[in-house]
Amino acid sequence: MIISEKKKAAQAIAEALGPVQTISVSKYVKVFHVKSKSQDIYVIPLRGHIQQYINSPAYKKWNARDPREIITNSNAIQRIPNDYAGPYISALKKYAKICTNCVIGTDADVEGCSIGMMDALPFVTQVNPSIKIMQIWLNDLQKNSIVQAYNNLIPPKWSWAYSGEARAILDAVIGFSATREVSLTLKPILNKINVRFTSIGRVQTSLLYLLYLRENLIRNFVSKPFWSISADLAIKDRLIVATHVKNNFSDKNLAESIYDKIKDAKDAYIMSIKKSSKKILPPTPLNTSKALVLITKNLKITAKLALKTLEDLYLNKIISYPRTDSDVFSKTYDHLSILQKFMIHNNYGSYVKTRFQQKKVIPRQGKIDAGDHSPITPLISLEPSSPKFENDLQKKVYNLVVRSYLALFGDPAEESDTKVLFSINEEEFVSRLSVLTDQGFYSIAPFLAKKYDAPLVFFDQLSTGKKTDQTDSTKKAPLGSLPVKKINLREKETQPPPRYNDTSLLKLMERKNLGTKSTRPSIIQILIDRTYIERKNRMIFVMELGFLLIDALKIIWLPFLDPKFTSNVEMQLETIRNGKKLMKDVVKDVKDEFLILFDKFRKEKPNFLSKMNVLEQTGNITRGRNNQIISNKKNPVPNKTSPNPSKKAKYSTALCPNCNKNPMKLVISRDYTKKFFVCESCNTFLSLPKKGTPKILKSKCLICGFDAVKIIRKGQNNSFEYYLCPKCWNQGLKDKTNEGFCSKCKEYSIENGKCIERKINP
DNA sequence: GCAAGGTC
Repeated sequence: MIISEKKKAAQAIAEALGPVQTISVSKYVKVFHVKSKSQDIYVIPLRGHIQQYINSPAYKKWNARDPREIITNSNAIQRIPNDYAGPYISALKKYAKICTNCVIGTDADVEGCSIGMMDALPFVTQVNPSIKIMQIWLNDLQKNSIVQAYNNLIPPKWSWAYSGEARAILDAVIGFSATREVSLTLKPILNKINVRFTSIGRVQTSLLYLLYLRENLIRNFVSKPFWSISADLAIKDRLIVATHVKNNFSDKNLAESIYDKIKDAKDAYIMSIKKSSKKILPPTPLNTSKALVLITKNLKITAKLALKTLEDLYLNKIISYPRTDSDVFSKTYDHLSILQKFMIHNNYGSYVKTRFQQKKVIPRQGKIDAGDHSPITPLISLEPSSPKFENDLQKKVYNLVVRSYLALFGDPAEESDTKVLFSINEEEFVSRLSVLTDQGFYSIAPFLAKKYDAPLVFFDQLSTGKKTDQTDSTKKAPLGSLPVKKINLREKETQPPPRYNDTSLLKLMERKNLGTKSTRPSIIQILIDRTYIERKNRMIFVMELGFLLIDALKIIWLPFLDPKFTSNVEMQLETIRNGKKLMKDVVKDVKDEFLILFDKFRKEKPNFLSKMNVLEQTGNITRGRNNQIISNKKNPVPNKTSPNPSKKAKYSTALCPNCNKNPMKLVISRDYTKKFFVCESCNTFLSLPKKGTPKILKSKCLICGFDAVKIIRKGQNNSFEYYLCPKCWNQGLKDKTNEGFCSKCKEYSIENGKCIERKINP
């Protein structure tokens, strides 16, 4: 028997080893049977980890035992099968009974070894203690690689498996103990703001700390004025901008004196022209991180949706396996057959044909060979109209993947940079032009290019016409001149560092080695779900709960918050993998290290609590999902905790129909059971339907002028949405007329989210 | 009720 990490790998292994028959062992699990001359091989797929750590029964209730014991008592956690593991375990046991050899064929990485040897193998040896155990080390799933690896089986890499096991234990121990301790400490405060717990984890809390640091910089940023001087110069009907070489000026007087000196100048004398050009190599192959960055950046979607879309394309056999760290293809990778599929593609075909004509069919390679999976490539050629795409987003993601892949075979691009020095009334100005002179691979992947200036021959002619030595431009006669259209003196302000978005956050996590290719998008989502952070206009804001939590924790737990904690843990795990240390010693060391921090937290609890009490004092309110106010049920109060008051929503809700003073606020309780509009000055309420999630539309009801609202009802099988006007609806409740539903409105209807006059059917 | 890591 061969144990594989997933269905796709199981199938690939089986098909490489001989003719395959599939056996359904349950509704969802198929085993691949290879009948060769000498032996029967059964390849059993898993679904990633099939076991996980949870607290043992005695520790299940949060108040039953001291959270500290989760660190000190190794029996506080236990490994149990995941809820979906049943059929996989049955299959493992069934074939373990009839097999003489068990080959671990999970992914060739630490988690793969852990899945094979720690999650799956115990069920095998349980029913067949004498089974012989080996491992197949697969660097890719190409047929010849599999056959070669199968003929060269290795002894199981136990040290790799133990490294993964230690990771799982430490994450559970640290996460469970700290989450409980901090949550229980904050319980009175959390109750008041309708938050159930505050999660703490090796990765998420480090990430939150980094976001906190940026948030702090932004909140405390004091902008300073500075002045910049520029000149608009005319070349026929085109304008170019030259900036003063001493920009920017912090001294207003100096800037003004220079401006006064040149403001009426008529000519800018060209003193020197320097040209250079450089080649830009095609991109390197896509691994998961690069793909997520590419997709979130170009399609402006979240990391989570980007990964989900890649997974969907993979499951529909449109692209290759999307979870890989490698950006290097194996030498034998069959690029020709992929390229050939695109020869007749409407959009990519002509580019691909040119590649074949010029015999340029070798891709640019990257540097990381993680030994897991090949970089991400398309598997088939699809026109945008193909019914294989389930939605528009899949088309767009596919387009980016295909073009990025085809770009690997492209020619280098070339850009030319021109630096021109001007003299305007003896003040030096500079202008830089960057022009793309050879498109190269940008023709297939234009989204990879930076912004270039439009070509301009003017300076080329000038510099070729008068060849001069450029060593000292100030004393030379000018090469020519350009009319000055305008001299600008602009007062500007220094800007705070930018907020993170999903793209820059993924890059940050990669740089700091936080999370893995597969977990990064979900870690971001966890911080959002915990109402530690929120996403608005694709930017990340740290909310009050997250901000204060880190603000209070940083005094006590800096060693844990710093990403160095994770890197240190990973270094220790590495010593297990390379056999320098035993798992039990590393687990003990890290537990001891964390126990010191845990006890420090206990000692400093009063300080921590008093810092967190601010949360209550600044308003017993926190900002929740969709930027709605999550409030204390009894007493909704205005939101005083907006992280950036200057960033007010452009759209405001209708004024209170009772007092006409304030816009109404939509309030949704944390558990989504209470939803209503409230006026914060006169306490007027407008109720909303009990079921479904309300969303304010950017359109007013044409009958009463109140905001139209969409109600989204999500069910297991049938999701639907409908529209209503809260004011009309409440009136309808009062009068028992059942009015207020937009679908029943005779005069108007909602089209594309807007209340418009109803179209009359002829 | 909790983590992070796999995978459908």
